[in-house]
Amino acid sequence: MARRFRGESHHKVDNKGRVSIPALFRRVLEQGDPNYTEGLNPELVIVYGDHRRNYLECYTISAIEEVDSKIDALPRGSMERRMLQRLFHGQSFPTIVDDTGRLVLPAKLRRKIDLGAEAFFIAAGDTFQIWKPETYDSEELAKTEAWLDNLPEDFDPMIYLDQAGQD
Amino acid sequence: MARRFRGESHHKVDNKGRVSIPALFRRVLEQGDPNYTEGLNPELVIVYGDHRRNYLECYTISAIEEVDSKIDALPRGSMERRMLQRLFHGQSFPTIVDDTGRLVLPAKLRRKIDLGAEAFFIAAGDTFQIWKPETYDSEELAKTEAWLDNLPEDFDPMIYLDQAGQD
DNA sequence: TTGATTACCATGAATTCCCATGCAAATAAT
DNA sequence: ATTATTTGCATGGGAATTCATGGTAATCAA
Repeated sequence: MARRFRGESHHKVDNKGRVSIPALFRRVLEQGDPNYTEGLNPELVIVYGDHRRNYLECYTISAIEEVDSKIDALPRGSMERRMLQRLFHGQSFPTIVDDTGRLVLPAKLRRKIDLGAEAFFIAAGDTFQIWKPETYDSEELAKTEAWLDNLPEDFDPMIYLDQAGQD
Repeated sequence: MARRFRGESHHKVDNKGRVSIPALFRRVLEQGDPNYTEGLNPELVIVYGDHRRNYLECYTISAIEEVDSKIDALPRGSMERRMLQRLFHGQSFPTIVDDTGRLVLPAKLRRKIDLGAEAFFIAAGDTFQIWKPETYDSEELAKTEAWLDNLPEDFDPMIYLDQAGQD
């Protein structure tokens, strides 16, 4: 298993769309790019998806290649394949980290998630996501808070860990 | 079964956030890091969790990998998986023990648990926790002592040992 | 040529690296 | 047994490096 992204942080977005990638994430991007060598800058793929998705999902090269080969394995002409191709091939944007460790998000992508002067980065396993902070707070946090509120007072979400693979 | 952390102790935190890890814990971290070899320093992952959690929980590499694979087994898109991803991938901080056996806790983590010039370490099975001493005393100790006080005079907690796995 | 994109340079703050010291436990020597 | 020697451990300080961020000049596209 490749190295995982971990952590979360906030970063400024300037009016050219430049935004620093959390330093720890850069290390993972470097390791996940087969063409990366010391001194170069790693490539990555940003999947932005359809109109319903309000965050950007960033893949290392090897993670996206894994997705690609799974798509290739689906029957040609199948609806599943077409959908996934549209999402991962059509609604995505390949790019590269710049010399100062930043990403340049084109206006189109920023508009899509309504990004302003600040971006929120959060790891999600073998990808990381970029959110407008307000969206994250209102959608993700609020959603899980509400979900948690329906559980017993002393409930520990960790119990789900041990259910894994059981049902 | 991996080696377990055992014991508790207090250590100074300097203004750079450096704090010595109890020597016995270091041995466990070394054993729990598949990449560790004599002369190197073991890696670990600190999970700090959401605003409700007021201590840091430290995982060996193999302990966190076990968690990761359990998360991977949960259905994509499920609330359980998202919650656990946020907790273990987002609200966590991968790091490494330094040459003098210390950990560097970034300001963000220190602020989160309101850590001052001293930290309290306590073993918790296959992880260990870092607390602000005052918090530990007032919250955890008080809690378990109150619980014990409600039990009969001659009660022996060992009875629970034999209940494990029965319900 | 005009707006946008890319390449370069700049800087303060945070983080890492390297070296140093005082102890105390463990071991060896008399 | 008592004293010297070593070793591991907790802690501290300063220099060197990395990070996050901002600015300007060069390049590109239409």
